[in-house]
Amino acid sequence: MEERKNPKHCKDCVSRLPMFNLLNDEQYDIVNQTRCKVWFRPGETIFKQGTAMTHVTILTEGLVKIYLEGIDNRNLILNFARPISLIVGPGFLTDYKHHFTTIALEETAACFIDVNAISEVIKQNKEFALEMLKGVNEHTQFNFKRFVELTQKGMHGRIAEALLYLHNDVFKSEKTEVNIKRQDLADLTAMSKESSIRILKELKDENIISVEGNSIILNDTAKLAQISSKG
Amino acid sequence: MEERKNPKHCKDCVSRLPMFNLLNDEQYDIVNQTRCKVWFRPGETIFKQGTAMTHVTILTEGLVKIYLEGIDNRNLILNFARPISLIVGPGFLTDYKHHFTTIALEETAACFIDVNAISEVIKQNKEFALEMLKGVNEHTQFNFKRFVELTQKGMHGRIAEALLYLHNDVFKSEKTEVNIKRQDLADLTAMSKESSIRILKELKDENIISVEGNSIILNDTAKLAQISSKG
DNA sequence: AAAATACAATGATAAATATCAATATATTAT
DNA sequence: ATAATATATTGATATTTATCATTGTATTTT
Repeated sequence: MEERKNPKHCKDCVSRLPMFNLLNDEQYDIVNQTRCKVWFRPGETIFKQGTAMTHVTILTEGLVKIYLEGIDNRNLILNFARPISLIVGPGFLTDYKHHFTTIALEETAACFIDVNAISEVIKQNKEFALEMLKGVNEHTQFNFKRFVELTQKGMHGRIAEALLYLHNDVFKSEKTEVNIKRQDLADLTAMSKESSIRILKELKDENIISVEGNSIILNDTAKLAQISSKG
Repeated sequence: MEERKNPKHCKDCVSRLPMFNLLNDEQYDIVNQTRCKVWFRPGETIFKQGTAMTHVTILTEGLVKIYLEGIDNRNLILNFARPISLIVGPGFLTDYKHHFTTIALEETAACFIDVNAISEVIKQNKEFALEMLKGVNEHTQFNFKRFVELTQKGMHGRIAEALLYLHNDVFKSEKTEVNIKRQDLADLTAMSKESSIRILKELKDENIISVEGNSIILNDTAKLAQISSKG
């Protein structure tokens, strides 16, 4: 694992979020005082739904899965997050509990900042407050889109959409290759694992994708987009 | 229709939200300058998804339906709102568009406040800003709950849950009576109209509910709660 | 009141999706 | 490497849910 130097101060951190540039020195100090950075191995839980939300999380390295723990041990994946992302759930300013679980899928680094420090900075800095609200609203837009997809599209459309999401927003490489476990694909598309496997097989049989282990290659993203919109 | 006097100033309005008590006189003036109050008849659209979000809406009288316009003319009802509610969609501070449609179900009054006035007040008043963010987070919690329900529960559970929601949060009377069109019940539970009718019939046959026209009487809320959790 | 329109209900059927069981394949730990 | 464990795949089947067509019942408009 690549060794990253833990910077003396948030102000100098190469992994800081654009919105943190809005802070002045004093506000940076408030944030910096309580911050701590932790590395997680793949599969490790960063925080779990139901526990107290004492910190907000900034993902600085790696890849995480964010999901709702639902009924009968079924999960619903809200999204995957890549650096650099601020992870603040809806427990902030309300019940101060985590409303979703976050686990690392790759070697992942996260910085934790005390929620009180964040509240204080929001109070001191109007622009930061607006950015915070803006971020939450962007998430809500994303969730609305998924709300419609998961309740109104058939399985083919949902899988196609999920593959494009993974390609465009999560793996983002020139190679049209995404990497996901079948159960995770099922939890992302609100279907059974077996169904997700079957849809993948159909897409493979039509040469729209190729499958090699956990790696899925999108051969025809245009066709996938079509399946997603019609399917 | 009952005549309501349009107060000279928001500050004196009997229908103002608790969070507006945080404002000082100057901030009240900012809000008051642009406000305008409009009455809507049942069925009228208050604002429509996709249009520019120039104002935030405060529901002061009546009942509204808030829904996502989805695929192939299918709708997904997010929630019903009763006075006094602040309606600010996720377009605020982002693309300034409406991301859902709101229509009146009863005679409804709404006050409109310019988004720029709200932004200004948020900047000037920390506590107001925090309340705003808190409100959005509460909505997100509600949406997460529904996300799981709609994707993980069967039709019986979803209908039972919807009836309890209508009773507890929307109609709130001592009488366990709720009033909803079958298509709306379907749009609220993400199923076809025919399926919603069939589930209602089953519940009626088991005497868990009684049906008289659009009026549904919940005879056994305990049983509904049980169906909702297990169903 | 009659006509027009919207909404509700029902049955028959088809389509979508989940479940269960079994086997295969990969991955990790010893 | 071998065993143990986790994940993937497949087939058969049952369940869930939607669609279509039709009829009934309200509600509104003329």
